[in-house]
Amino acid sequence: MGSHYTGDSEQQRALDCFIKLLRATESVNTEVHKSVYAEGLSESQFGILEALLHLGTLNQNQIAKKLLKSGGNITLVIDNLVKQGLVSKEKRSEDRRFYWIDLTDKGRRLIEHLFPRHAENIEKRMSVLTPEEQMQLGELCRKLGKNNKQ
Amino acid sequence: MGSHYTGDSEQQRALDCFIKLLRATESVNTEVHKSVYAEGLSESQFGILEALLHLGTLNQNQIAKKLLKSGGNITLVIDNLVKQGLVSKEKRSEDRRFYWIDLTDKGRRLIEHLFPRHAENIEKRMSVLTPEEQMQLGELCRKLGKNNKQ
DNA sequence: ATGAGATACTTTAATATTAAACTATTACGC
DNA sequence: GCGTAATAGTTTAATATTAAAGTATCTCAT
Repeated sequence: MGSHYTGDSEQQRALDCFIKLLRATESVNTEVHKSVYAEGLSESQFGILEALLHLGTLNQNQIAKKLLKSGGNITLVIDNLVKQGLVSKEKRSEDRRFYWIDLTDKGRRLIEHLFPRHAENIEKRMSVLTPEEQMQLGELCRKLGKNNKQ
Repeated sequence: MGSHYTGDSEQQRALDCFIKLLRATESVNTEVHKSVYAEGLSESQFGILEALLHLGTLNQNQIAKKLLKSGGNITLVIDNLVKQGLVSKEKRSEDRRFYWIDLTDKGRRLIEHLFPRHAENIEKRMSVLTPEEQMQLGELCRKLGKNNKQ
């Protein structure tokens, strides 16, 4: 009876875990993107080029959903990529609400050069963990990301 | 012989794990801060108020190191907090290079009200994982954050 | 004491990010 | 067909973020 454990220790464990998750993610993410920054690309710009490389032509709405960003944000990042001549942006006759975004030759060369290095960086950085630990971490993140509560 | 496994599968596991880590962290972090946004505070502003609550008076350099942000960033966020009357910023006679930052009464009331709710949010959100899973995740993140390689 | 270098902070220019209000185009129920 | 909804994208205002260059102050070796 009466042993309803409103424990601070439960909360403390959650806070600990949360802060470690934030810090580790920030650290890994920053390091992994170093070769991207070195090419004068921002993380967002790289994300869009990568999506276009792997998925082909996309409209801005599709890109926004894929990268979990707002529409206004995509408008701006795309326009900066257009200025750098890395992507093209054009309306077609079908549905005049859409802009279709695609890699230019220059953009394709850049992302085809960068992506393999990026993947190697991730592999190298994640190899601090054993393969088993990586599987474990992936599974915990999958479960955490789903948010069954609420 | 020759079974040096340069496997794509190793890389694929690392990429999978990495992307799940990013997504889960982003999801948890955004949700957890909802009550902060609802009070009209940004995440950065909240972070500074929280540091001041738990550590007392700090100078901007200490805050920058604590939150892993650039000095220029702290200057701006602090100035916005000053405008809102939530923190004070003053030079003292000792070493005139430092600005000392502290909570105002208004700031203290706000963060003392907000922090417990924030901690509850984290506890609730993290409880998607069992206590054992939280310990595991914390440990994996600790290991990952250290970056033994390189 | 003084001058070189370290330390704390600011400013600027660029990019990112969102919410909210806006324009343009299409879809659809009647 | 027409008016209302929905959809795609833009713009604006606010905040965040960094690197790099700049200012002010202090430290310390000579």
